[in-house]
Amino acid sequence: MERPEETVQGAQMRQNLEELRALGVEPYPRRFERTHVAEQIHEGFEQLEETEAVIAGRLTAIRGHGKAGFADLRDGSGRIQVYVRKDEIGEEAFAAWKLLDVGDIVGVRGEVFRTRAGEVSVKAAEITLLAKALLPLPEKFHGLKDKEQRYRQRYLDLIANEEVRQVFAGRSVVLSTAREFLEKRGYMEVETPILQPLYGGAFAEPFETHHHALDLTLYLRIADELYLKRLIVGGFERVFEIGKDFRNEGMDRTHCPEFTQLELYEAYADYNDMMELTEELFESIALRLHGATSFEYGEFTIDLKRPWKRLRVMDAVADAVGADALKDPTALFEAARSKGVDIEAGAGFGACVEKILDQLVEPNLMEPTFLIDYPREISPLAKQTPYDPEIVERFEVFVAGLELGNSFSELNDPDEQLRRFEAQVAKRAEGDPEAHGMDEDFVTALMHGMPPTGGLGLGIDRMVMLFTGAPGIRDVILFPPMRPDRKE
RNA sequence: GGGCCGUUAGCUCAGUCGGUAGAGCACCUGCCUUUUAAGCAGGGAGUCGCUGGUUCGAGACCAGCACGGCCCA
Repeated sequence: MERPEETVQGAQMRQNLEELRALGVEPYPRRFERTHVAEQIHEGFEQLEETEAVIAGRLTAIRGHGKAGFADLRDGSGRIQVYVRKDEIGEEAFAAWKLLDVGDIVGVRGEVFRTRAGEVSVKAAEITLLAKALLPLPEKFHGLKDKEQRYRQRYLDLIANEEVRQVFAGRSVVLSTAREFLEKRGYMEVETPILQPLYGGAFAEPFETHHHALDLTLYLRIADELYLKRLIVGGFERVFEIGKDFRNEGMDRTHCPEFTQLELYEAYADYNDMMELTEELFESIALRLHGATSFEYGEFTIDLKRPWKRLRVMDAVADAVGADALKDPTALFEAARSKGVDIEAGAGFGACVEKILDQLVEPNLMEPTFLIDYPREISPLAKQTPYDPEIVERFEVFVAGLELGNSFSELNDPDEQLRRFEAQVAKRAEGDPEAHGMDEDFVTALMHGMPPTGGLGLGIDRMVMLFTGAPGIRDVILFPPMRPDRKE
């Protein structure tokens, strides 16, 4: 990264700063009172024409014209043109205007009018420098394309690429719509610990840290689940939390070690209720963002109109590798291998199912689909189905091939929960680093009685990808994690 | 972790067979009082990611490293 003094253009901009100071211009003044934003002037032009407006924003283009000039000024609402005439603002002010650069933040007071070419503009009577820029902006036509620089200097990405602003505006809509939707249904927003002495609620390796005062190893949460269910025990019947979870794993198009999850729990409900809630929530967001339940994602047209497809996991697996393969783990393993599933030797039944889903089933789930009823073995927090104790009431939800959420009828039998934890602990002892740990205190909570409960976790980042058409998770996270820049 | 690709002016990108660095935008100078990717004329701007190697000569070829991207695990 060049320092301003090291580039010709940066040096020029700094020189302009010094010359402005010499003219008595303060380049970094304090506050500025504006009367309008760009959008208001465009929308209210009929009423505002020939009246005075005060606007402020960044100069994104300057078109000099001898003793006059035009500039594009961009504020948070949009863009508006500024027209400057030497005979209107005077000799001195015009000299100062000539020293402004693209990128500077300015305030402009002047009359609203329409140019000969028909563009709504503000004719400057007074221009106030509000912040002098000392580095040039990316090129106006092609924008900023270098992915590395876009992520490292997201502010430049936001200035240069309008569609990036739209993605993050969409993210905000997803969050606010979800909050509003849940609050209307009587849900209460809560906050549970991010630093946890035990981590659980998902299969993942955690980030580990140390608290000096307590001399205690703590883990950044991998899920909110076990604390939220304690709140259901405590008598809050509908709770949700939106927050960051952390999983110590690699990054790819759909994974980021630090990601945002919405988790919610509802007493006296089950996973069927959670499916309906999911459908309704997604519909609300789609209507808010796109005005319809259907919209484009990449080359696909997605329609979120409910009801969504429901597909039993074991049916999907039978479909993928043949029904005969379901009779025992060995047969399933062989069948998976023969279909080209990458799977390690010695994988059990549950692990085989997971790999088959992962590689043969899920990537093809383009239309909204609930994959339902998972093997108990790979779902230690979910309640068994009435029809088969080896199968639990659980679903994962997929749209456009994206895994967006996970839900159970929550296991509330403390003895069964203890047995499930013990089975997980055995797996961890066998060397599975992602197996669930024992949480005695959580079992104690269940012993005090947790009502039947439906729970749901939704990956906010992936939902934002879906709703905004963003190709990757890094494109919906403002500052994705990066290695430090060590270029020399 | 593996494979492939990328890194050249502030930005977007060319750079042929290894022969001494290019364009557009941006910037500077001049002209220009309704332009809008303003225009016209002229100009300046580079540690070609880093380190080493091959060569008379490397942006280009080779090796290593750094950072990033895509795909796979």
